[in-house]
Amino acid sequence: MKENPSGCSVEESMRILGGRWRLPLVSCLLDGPKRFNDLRRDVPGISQRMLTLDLRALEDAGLIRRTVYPGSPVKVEYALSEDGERLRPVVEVVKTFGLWLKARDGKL
Amino acid sequence: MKENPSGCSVEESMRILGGRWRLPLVSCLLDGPKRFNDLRRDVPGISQRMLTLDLRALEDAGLIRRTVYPGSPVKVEYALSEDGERLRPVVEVVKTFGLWLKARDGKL
DNA sequence: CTGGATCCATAGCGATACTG
DNA sequence: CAGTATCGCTATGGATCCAG
Repeated sequence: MKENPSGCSVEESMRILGGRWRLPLVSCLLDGPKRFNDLRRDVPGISQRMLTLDLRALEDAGLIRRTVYPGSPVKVEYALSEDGERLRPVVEVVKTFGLWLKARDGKL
Repeated sequence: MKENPSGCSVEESMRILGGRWRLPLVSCLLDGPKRFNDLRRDVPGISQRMLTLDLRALEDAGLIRRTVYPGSPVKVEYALSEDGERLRPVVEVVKTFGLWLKARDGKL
Protein backbone atom coordinates (compact mmCIF):
# COMPACT_ATOMS: atom_id res chain seq x y z
CA MET A 1 0.00 0.00 0.00
CA LYS A 2 2.99 2.13 0.38
CA GLU A 3 3.53 1.42 -3.26
CA ASN A 4 3.85 3.80 -6.00
CA PRO A 5 0.64 5.34 -7.20
CA SER A 6 2.63 8.49 -6.70
CA GLY A 7 4.67 7.92 -9.79
CA CYS A 8 1.48 7.33 -11.72
CA SER A 9 0.15 10.71 -10.74
CA VAL A 10 3.30 12.26 -12.02
CA GLU A 11 2.80 10.41 -15.27
CA GLU A 12 -0.74 11.68 -15.51
CA SER A 13 0.51 15.20 -15.17
CA MET A 14 3.21 14.75 -17.73
CA ARG A 15 0.78 13.46 -20.26
CA ILE A 16 -0.77 16.89 -20.22
CA LEU A 17 2.16 19.09 -19.32
CA GLY A 18 4.79 17.22 -21.28
CA GLY A 19 6.13 18.50 -24.52
CA ARG A 20 8.21 21.52 -25.13
CA TRP A 21 5.64 24.29 -25.14
CA ARG A 22 2.76 23.43 -22.86
CA LEU A 23 4.23 24.74 -19.67
CA PRO A 24 5.84 27.83 -21.17
CA LEU A 25 2.45 28.54 -22.67
CA VAL A 26 0.68 28.21 -19.36
CA SER A 27 3.38 30.31 -17.81
CA CYS A 28 2.54 33.12 -20.17
CA LEU A 29 -1.14 32.87 -19.49
CA LEU A 30 -0.59 33.21 -15.78
CA ASP A 31 -0.22 36.93 -16.42
CA GLY A 32 -3.72 37.09 -17.73
CA PRO A 33 -5.70 36.43 -20.90
CA LYS A 34 -3.90 36.80 -24.17
CA ARG A 35 -4.63 36.60 -27.84
CA PHE A 36 -3.19 34.23 -30.38
CA ASN A 37 -0.54 36.53 -31.71
CA ASP A 38 0.28 37.81 -28.26
CA LEU A 39 1.23 34.28 -27.34
CA ARG A 40 3.25 33.88 -30.49
CA ARG A 41 5.23 36.87 -29.42
CA ASP A 42 5.50 36.04 -25.74
CA VAL A 43 6.48 32.44 -26.18
CA PRO A 44 9.58 32.96 -28.25
CA GLY A 45 10.37 30.28 -30.74
CA ILE A 46 7.04 28.54 -30.82
CA SER A 47 5.70 27.79 -34.23
CA GLN A 48 2.22 28.73 -35.19
CA ARG A 49 1.38 25.10 -35.62
CA MET A 50 2.47 24.07 -32.15
CA LEU A 51 0.74 27.05 -30.65
CA THR A 52 -2.50 25.92 -32.21
CA LEU A 53 -2.05 22.28 -31.24
CA ASP A 54 -1.00 22.91 -27.66
CA LEU A 55 -3.71 25.48 -27.05
CA ARG A 56 -6.15 22.92 -28.35
CA ALA A 57 -4.79 20.21 -26.10
CA LEU A 58 -4.88 22.39 -23.01
CA GLU A 59 -8.36 23.52 -23.89
CA ASP A 60 -9.50 19.93 -24.27
CA ALA A 61 -8.00 19.20 -20.89
CA GLY A 62 -10.15 21.97 -19.49
CA LEU A 63 -7.22 24.07 -18.40
CA ILE A 64 -7.69 26.88 -20.85
CA ARG A 65 -10.72 28.84 -21.92
CA ARG A 66 -11.03 30.10 -25.47
CA THR A 67 -13.27 33.06 -26.13
CA VAL A 68 -14.15 34.40 -29.54
CA TYR A 69 -15.15 38.03 -29.91
CA PRO A 70 -16.79 38.44 -33.30
CA GLY A 71 -15.88 41.34 -35.51
CA SER A 72 -13.55 42.00 -38.35
CA PRO A 73 -11.01 40.82 -37.85
CA VAL A 74 -12.07 38.39 -35.22
CA LYS A 75 -10.54 38.52 -31.82
CA VAL A 76 -9.80 35.36 -29.92
CA GLU A 77 -8.72 35.33 -26.33
CA TYR A 78 -7.12 32.55 -24.36
CA ALA A 79 -7.20 32.44 -20.61
CA LEU A 80 -6.54 29.94 -17.89
CA SER A 81 -9.69 28.32 -16.63
CA GLU A 82 -10.34 27.94 -12.95
CA ASP A 83 -8.86 24.48 -13.23
CA GLY A 84 -5.91 25.85 -15.13
CA GLU A 85 -5.13 28.16 -12.25
CA ARG A 86 -4.14 25.04 -10.41
CA LEU A 87 -1.09 25.02 -12.61
CA ARG A 88 0.27 28.17 -11.07
CA PRO A 89 2.23 26.45 -8.31
CA VAL A 90 3.50 23.93 -10.83
CA VAL A 91 4.81 26.61 -13.13
CA GLU A 92 6.29 28.55 -10.25
CA VAL A 93 8.25 25.66 -8.88
CA VAL A 94 9.42 24.50 -12.28
CA LYS A 95 10.46 28.01 -13.13
CA THR A 96 12.38 28.27 -9.89
CA PHE A 97 14.16 25.04 -10.63
CA GLY A 98 14.99 26.21 -14.13
CA LEU A 99 16.44 29.44 -12.86
CA TRP A 100 18.54 27.61 -10.34
CA LEU A 101 19.70 25.22 -13.06
CA LYS A 102 20.77 28.03 -15.30
CA ALA A 103 22.61 29.70 -12.45
CA ARG A 104 24.35 26.49 -11.53
CA ASP A 105 25.41 25.63 -15.05
CA GLY A 106 26.33 29.18 -15.79
CA LYS A 107 28.78 29.16 -12.95
CA LEU A 108 30.51 25.92 -13.84
CA MET B 1 14.61 42.39 -23.67
CA LYS B 2 12.23 42.77 -20.87
CA GLU B 3 10.49 39.79 -22.26
CA ASN B 4 9.65 36.50 -20.81
CA PRO B 5 12.78 34.94 -19.38
CA SER B 6 10.38 33.12 -17.14
CA GLY B 7 9.19 30.91 -19.91
CA CYS B 8 12.77 30.17 -20.86
CA SER B 9 13.50 28.86 -17.40
CA VAL B 10 10.57 26.57 -17.72
CA GLU B 11 11.98 25.37 -20.99
CA GLU B 12 15.34 24.73 -19.39
CA SER B 13 13.67 22.58 -16.81
CA MET B 14 11.69 20.66 -19.33
CA ARG B 15 14.76 19.82 -21.34
CA ILE B 16 15.90 17.79 -18.35
CA LEU B 17 12.61 16.73 -16.85
CA GLY B 18 10.79 16.16 -20.10
CA GLY B 19 10.13 12.72 -21.42
CA ARG B 20 7.86 10.16 -19.99
CA TRP B 21 9.99 8.61 -17.26
CA ARG B 22 12.35 11.20 -15.86
CA LEU B 23 10.06 12.63 -13.24
CA PRO B 24 8.48 9.34 -12.18
CA LEU B 25 12.02 8.08 -11.78
CA VAL B 26 13.03 10.97 -9.60
CA SER B 27 9.82 10.53 -7.68
CA CYS B 28 10.84 7.00 -6.82
CA LEU B 29 14.27 8.06 -5.72
CA LEU B 30 12.86 10.61 -3.31
CA ASP B 31 12.21 7.70 -0.97
CA GLY B 32 15.89 6.91 -0.85
CA PRO B 33 18.57 5.13 -2.84
CA LYS B 34 17.50 2.23 -4.99
CA ARG B 35 19.06 -0.37 -7.22
CA PHE B 36 18.50 -0.90 -10.89
CA ASN B 37 15.94 -3.66 -10.56
CA ASP B 38 14.23 -1.93 -7.69
CA LEU B 39 13.55 0.94 -10.02
CA ARG B 40 12.38 -1.39 -12.73
CA ARG B 41 9.84 -2.69 -10.30
CA ASP B 42 8.87 0.61 -8.73
CA VAL B 43 8.44 2.49 -11.95
CA PRO B 44 5.85 0.27 -13.54
CA GLY B 45 5.99 0.03 -17.28
CA ILE B 46 9.42 1.41 -17.86
CA SER B 47 11.59 -0.58 -20.19
CA GLN B 48 15.08 -1.54 -19.24
CA ARG B 49 16.42 0.55 -22.04
CA MET B 50 14.69 3.75 -20.97
CA LEU B 51 15.66 3.14 -17.40
CA THR B 52 19.28 3.01 -18.41
CA LEU B 53 19.05 6.02 -20.68
CA ASP B 54 17.15 8.24 -18.28
CA LEU B 55 19.32 7.34 -15.33
CA ARG B 56 22.28 8.25 -17.48
CA ALA B 57 20.77 11.54 -18.48
CA LEU B 58 19.91 12.50 -14.93
CA GLU B 59 23.34 11.47 -13.81
CA ASP B 60 24.94 13.60 -16.49
CA ALA B 61 22.80 16.47 -15.33
CA GLY B 62 24.26 16.00 -11.87
CA LEU B 63 20.93 15.17 -10.30
CA ILE B 64 21.63 11.54 -9.55
CA ARG B 65 24.58 9.76 -8.04
CA ARG B 66 25.50 6.26 -9.16
CA THR B 67 27.45 4.07 -6.81
CA VAL B 68 28.90 0.69 -7.68
CA TYR B 69 29.50 -1.85 -4.95
CA PRO B 70 31.81 -4.54 -6.36
CA GLY B 71 31.05 -8.19 -5.77
CA SER B 72 29.36 -10.95 -7.60
CA PRO B 73 26.95 -10.03 -8.75
CA VAL B 74 27.69 -6.36 -8.67
CA LYS B 75 25.40 -4.03 -6.83
CA VAL B 76 24.65 -0.62 -8.22
CA GLU B 77 22.83 2.01 -6.29
CA TYR B 78 21.17 5.15 -7.54
CA ALA B 79 20.43 8.08 -5.32
CA LEU B 80 19.48 11.69 -5.72
CA SER B 81 22.43 14.01 -5.45
CA GLU B 82 22.30 17.12 -3.35
CA ASP B 83 21.34 18.97 -6.49
CA GLY B 84 18.75 16.36 -7.27
CA GLU B 85 17.09 17.00 -3.95
CA ARG B 86 16.07 20.30 -5.42
CA LEU B 87 13.61 18.34 -7.47
CA ARG B 88 11.63 17.33 -4.44
CA PRO B 89 9.29 20.34 -4.48
CA VAL B 90 8.89 19.93 -8.22
CA VAL B 91 7.85 16.32 -7.91
CA GLU B 92 5.58 17.09 -4.99
CA VAL B 93 3.67 19.78 -6.74
CA VAL B 94 3.42 17.83 -9.98
CA LYS B 95 2.24 14.82 -8.09
CA THR B 96 -0.37 16.88 -6.33
CA PHE B 97 -1.61 18.22 -9.60
CA GLY B 98 -1.73 14.72 -11.06
CA LEU B 99 -3.76 13.45 -8.14
CA TRP B 100 -6.17 16.30 -8.44
CA LEU B 101 -6.43 15.67 -12.18
CA LYS B 102 -7.26 12.03 -11.67
CA ALA B 103 -9.85 12.90 -9.06
CA ARG B 104 -11.42 15.48 -11.32
CA ASP B 105 -11.57 13.26 -14.37
CA GLY B 106 -12.65 10.31 -12.29
CA LYS B 107 -15.66 12.24 -11.11
CA LEU B 108 -16.77 13.56 -14.44
C1' DC C 1 22.29 -8.38 -11.45
C1' DT C 2 23.30 -4.51 -14.46
C1' DG C 3 23.35 -3.19 -18.23
C1' DG C 4 24.90 -2.54 -23.86
C1' DA C 5 23.57 -3.02 -28.90
C1' DT C 6 20.23 -3.22 -32.45
C1' DC C 7 16.10 -2.66 -34.90
C1' DC C 8 11.88 -0.50 -35.51
C1' DA C 9 7.55 2.28 -34.70
C1' DT C 10 5.55 6.31 -33.40
C1' DA C 11 5.06 11.01 -31.56
C1' DG C 12 6.67 15.54 -31.43
C1' DC C 13 8.02 19.30 -33.65
C1' DG C 14 9.53 22.65 -37.40
C1' DA C 15 8.91 24.85 -42.02
C1' DT C 16 6.10 26.33 -45.37
C1' DA C 17 2.11 27.48 -47.90
C1' DC C 18 -2.75 28.51 -47.92
C1' DT C 19 -7.51 30.44 -46.01
C1' DG C 20 -11.84 32.96 -44.05
C1' DC D 1 -6.08 38.14 -37.13
C1' DA D 2 -6.38 33.39 -36.30
C1' DG D 3 -5.96 29.73 -37.82
C1' DT D 4 -5.56 24.70 -41.45
C1' DA D 5 -3.03 21.55 -44.37
C1' DT D 6 0.99 19.04 -45.77
C1' DC D 7 5.52 17.33 -45.53
C1' DG D 8 9.39 15.48 -43.50
C1' DC D 9 12.88 15.15 -39.96
C1' DT D 10 14.39 13.79 -35.37
C1' DA D 11 13.74 12.38 -30.82
C1' DT D 12 11.57 9.26 -27.96
C1' DG D 13 10.49 4.94 -26.63
C1' DG D 14 9.48 -0.33 -26.99
C1' DA D 15 11.19 -5.20 -28.02
C1' DT D 16 14.60 -8.30 -28.25
C1' DC D 17 18.93 -10.34 -27.91
C1' DC D 18 23.64 -10.29 -25.99
C1' DA D 19 27.31 -9.85 -22.19
C1' DG D 20 30.35 -9.03 -18.01
